[in-house]
Amino acid sequence: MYSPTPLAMADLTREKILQAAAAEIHRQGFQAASIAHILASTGLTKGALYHHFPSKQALGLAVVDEVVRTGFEERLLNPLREADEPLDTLLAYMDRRIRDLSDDAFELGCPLNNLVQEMSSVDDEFKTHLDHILQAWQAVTEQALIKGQSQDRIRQDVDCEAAALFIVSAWEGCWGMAKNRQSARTFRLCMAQLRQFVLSLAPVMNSSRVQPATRR
Amino acid sequence: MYSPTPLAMADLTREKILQAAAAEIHRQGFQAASIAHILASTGLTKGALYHHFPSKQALGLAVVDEVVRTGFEERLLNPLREADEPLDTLLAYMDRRIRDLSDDAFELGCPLNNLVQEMSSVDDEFKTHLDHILQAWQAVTEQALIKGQSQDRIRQDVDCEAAALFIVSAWEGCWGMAKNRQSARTFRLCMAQLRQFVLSLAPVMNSSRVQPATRR
DNA sequence: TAAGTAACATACCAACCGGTATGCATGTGG
DNA sequence: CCACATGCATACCGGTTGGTATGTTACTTA
Repeated sequence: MYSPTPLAMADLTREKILQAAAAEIHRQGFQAASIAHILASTGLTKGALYHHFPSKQALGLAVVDEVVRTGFEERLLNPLREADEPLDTLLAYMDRRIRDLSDDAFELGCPLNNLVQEMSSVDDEFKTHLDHILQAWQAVTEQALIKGQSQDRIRQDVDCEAAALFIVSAWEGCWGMAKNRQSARTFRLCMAQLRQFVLSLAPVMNSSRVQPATRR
Repeated sequence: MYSPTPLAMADLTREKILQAAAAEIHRQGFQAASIAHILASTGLTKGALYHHFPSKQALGLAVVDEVVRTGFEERLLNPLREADEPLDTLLAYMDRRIRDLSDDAFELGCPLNNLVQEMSSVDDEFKTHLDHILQAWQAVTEQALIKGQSQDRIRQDVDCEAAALFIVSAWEGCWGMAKNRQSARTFRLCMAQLRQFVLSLAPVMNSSRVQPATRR
């Protein structure tokens, strides 16, 4: 009768499960996430879920790879990779986050950070998949800093690997604190300091060389 | 016969439950922590547990208040409060953590950070109790910075509240990243950058005034 | 058109969960 | 010495968990 190709239909229900699972995991964490809840919110049943995913863990990993990771790639990583002046792109993105995110955005915290804290010491597969995202984030940030060095916007003595690692870590730290306080003001204050840190990597303009700066 | 005062005995079993619960929660998180596991590791039974604690949540809150919080107070907060030069005390403590912590210390992550990420959006009581620790940590750090200002070791234009907030946030962020990588090297690299941030709050020695520095 | 498979729904399962009600010692105050 | 409370142990409970086995329907392919 209707049949917009049943193959496309199947992919659609898979996507529905994936999104519902992502939402439930975001709210409850992975371990506390209930398959029954996920199915109830979609109107589907266990037959559908276990047809598309072999286990709860596989579903969780699919959420990590296809929802969390994809979101990061689209919003931050790809723009940073393609940018001519990635340093500006990074700072601009931080500004947007500082400006746009409201209180309720921090009620549930950063999906990536939540999963990292919960799962990385509990399940090795999760740890690996999550680490791929963090590694990509860190690598892209490091490349942005290195490109910044070649453009004389970042001091040559800056350890770009360590700085990128710190930026990612502190960023997630800001999310965590804002989540506990459930306040956008906390996030803004915190991220503004991180922005300041990034700016402190720039060469000193006016006088001659000052400070040995970043470690070693 | 023996009876080293049964009242003291009762407090001892309470403490045993508390410590076992803290360990289990540290490994599995609070929600995934199994009361059966906790009791098995102590050799006690449910009768004992529910005699001393009315519920699992109450047990968790007791762990937060009497184990996690106490540990923080003793190791970091009290020394910082009593220090004449709190800035040096803070930096020295960071150095010790950078030096002494080994890989296996990051297998389970920071107990405080773990609970914050897991519980603050799930249970309001937890959020409040955890926030008390974070607030105390931030306040002590802020006071250290303010005292540093009065000693001309911190620039006058530094926003000590924001800086303290960021230090705490980034600190936990370093823990989180090190937990995911399960590597002390990650923690060292990351904390060294945070240390650098703290140092960047110091007045510029050689030349005249440089940079507007910290926000607003 | 017959056989087969993809895409689900339904019913069921053992295991585990936190919590409770009861039993039973061991002191302890009157 | 007795009533009573403290400090546990034992047994049990309903509810929920992830997972599975068995339909049933619709569509594809030969």
